[in-house]
Amino acid sequence: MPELPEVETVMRGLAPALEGQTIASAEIRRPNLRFPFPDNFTERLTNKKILHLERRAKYILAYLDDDSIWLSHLGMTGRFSVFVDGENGQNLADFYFQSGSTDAGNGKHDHFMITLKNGTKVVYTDPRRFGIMDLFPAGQVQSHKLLANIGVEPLGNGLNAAYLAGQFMTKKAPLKAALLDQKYIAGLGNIYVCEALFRAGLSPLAKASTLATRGKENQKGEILVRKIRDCLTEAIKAGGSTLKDYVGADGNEGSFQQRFDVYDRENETCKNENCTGTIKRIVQSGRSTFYCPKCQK
DNA sequence: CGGGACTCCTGCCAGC
DNA sequence: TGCTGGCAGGAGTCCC
Repeated sequence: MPELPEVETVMRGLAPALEGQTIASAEIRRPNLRFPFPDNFTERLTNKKILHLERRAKYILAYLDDDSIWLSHLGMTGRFSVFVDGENGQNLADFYFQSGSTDAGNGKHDHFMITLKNGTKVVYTDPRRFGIMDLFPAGQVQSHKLLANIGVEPLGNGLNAAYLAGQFMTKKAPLKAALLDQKYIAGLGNIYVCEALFRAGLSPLAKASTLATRGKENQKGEILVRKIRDCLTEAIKAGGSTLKDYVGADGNEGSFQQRFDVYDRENETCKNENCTGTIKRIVQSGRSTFYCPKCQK
């Protein structure tokens, strides 16, 4: 699921359940996800109060009252589910409806869970285990290995045409690859890069340096920045995008997937008015790119 | 050094 | 049906 809008949605769902609450106990069901869980992870979480949650790039950061940060990354298939007060699962934090408190945390891929002092359980489920958890001093948030080289937030002031021009000045890689690279812009993933490029009318195959027009007005950069922001903002408003492996309808699932212009629309007609093109799927650095060859130049 | 291929892992689906 | 290959929202690491 998780690109920026999905992680943002998860974080916003988790925040009201977690903030201000104290962790009574934590449990891991296996030694690792993508990396080993940190040493003494569960012990170090126990009795800590969660002060507030933040999203940075695709990471969720939980600030604890001992000046440490509990970091989570959902990888490809990670999700959090919140089970309030031992009763039926309340779908506060993801798009996946779970009911029946007896099953909370007992699924095949439920690898980690915490129980709060108020009885709420939060379960982390991740079939492919590409997710990440870490726990480190808050003072290291800038220097942390996973966070140190991350680029600007696309919804913040840091992203603008001049920034892109500067970063991509000498880049020969395709625009698609550059936009996916988290060291330039933090939080874009395969879906939203495809969608933003379509809206901007830019080819994913163009060299990234296309956006580095020196001396002239950076029209392409301006448009792309605006379209990136539009896509992300709309997707967050829609609760993100929910693809496969989503069960049931309870009102909290994301719906932005219904508005994809190009993603997963191979061989379908271009949605641009006045364009008779057909959406094409190509592979760039091992990942699918969907675009309209006719109106993306 | 930049850029791309490879890698981790499980599940699902199309095609035979 | 059952098997096989390809593909999936990420991103660190390795190799040229």
